[in-house]
Amino acid sequence: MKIATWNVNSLKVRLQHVQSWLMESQADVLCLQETKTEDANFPLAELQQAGYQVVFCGQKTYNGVAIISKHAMTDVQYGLPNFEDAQKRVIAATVNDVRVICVYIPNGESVDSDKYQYKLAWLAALQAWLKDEMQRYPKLALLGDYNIAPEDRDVHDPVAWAGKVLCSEPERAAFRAMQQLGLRDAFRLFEQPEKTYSWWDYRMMGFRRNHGLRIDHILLSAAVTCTACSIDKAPRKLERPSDHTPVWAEIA
DNA sequence: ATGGCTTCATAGTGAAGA
Repeated sequence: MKIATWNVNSLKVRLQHVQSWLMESQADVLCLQETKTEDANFPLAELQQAGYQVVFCGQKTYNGVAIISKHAMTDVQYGLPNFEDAQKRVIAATVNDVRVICVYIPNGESVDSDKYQYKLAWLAALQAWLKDEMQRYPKLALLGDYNIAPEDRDVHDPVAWAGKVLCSEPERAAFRAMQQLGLRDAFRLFEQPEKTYSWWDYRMMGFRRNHGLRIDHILLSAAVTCTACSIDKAPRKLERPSDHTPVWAEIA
């Protein structure tokens, strides 16, 4: 089963890119973040006509998550059960025997902002919930925009980014804490090209200069066998791209 | 240079993203 994650930065703007990528990649499951779409306006019919099932949870202007799947989805969960949050950042469903959790972890803005404190509190709640969820579902995949570059090798300029939001030690500690629950970074299970990123700044020709960060991830529990994981840069080269590009993994 | 670019929103000297 091929699973993937993509922060599309508005599903309305990127629907054609998503449909094309589903066709080309033949992904079974695609987790989306930043749909920026209220549920009433979600392009459900277009995706269903293409043969997919979809669950989604959105709001106007900001955030919003969805799971697109070739297979039936059950036990759909909306939001973190242990964290009151007006922001639509989590949706989970069981596909075959795998618990698929789609997350849009808060950005945090900067380490001295209130939004950073919200991010750390949010991560603590996610950690607590994951601990339960992993007991319930031995086969678990956590996919999404983590807004965390786990290590310096995931950052184009580690000196410039040192201590900054997305790279700060508390954020990286939260990422390691998820690994310590038994979740493995699928991307790092394989030999990968140097300087591979999943996001590039729209400004200053970030993509052309490969000024990027690897902040979109797929974490897998030990019971999930993974045979491949890669970041597909092709959609970032399209006209009017999202600033993120898809990350996918082949699992069994 | 607290910018740059893109989105949604509104008509803001905008907000938020990363």
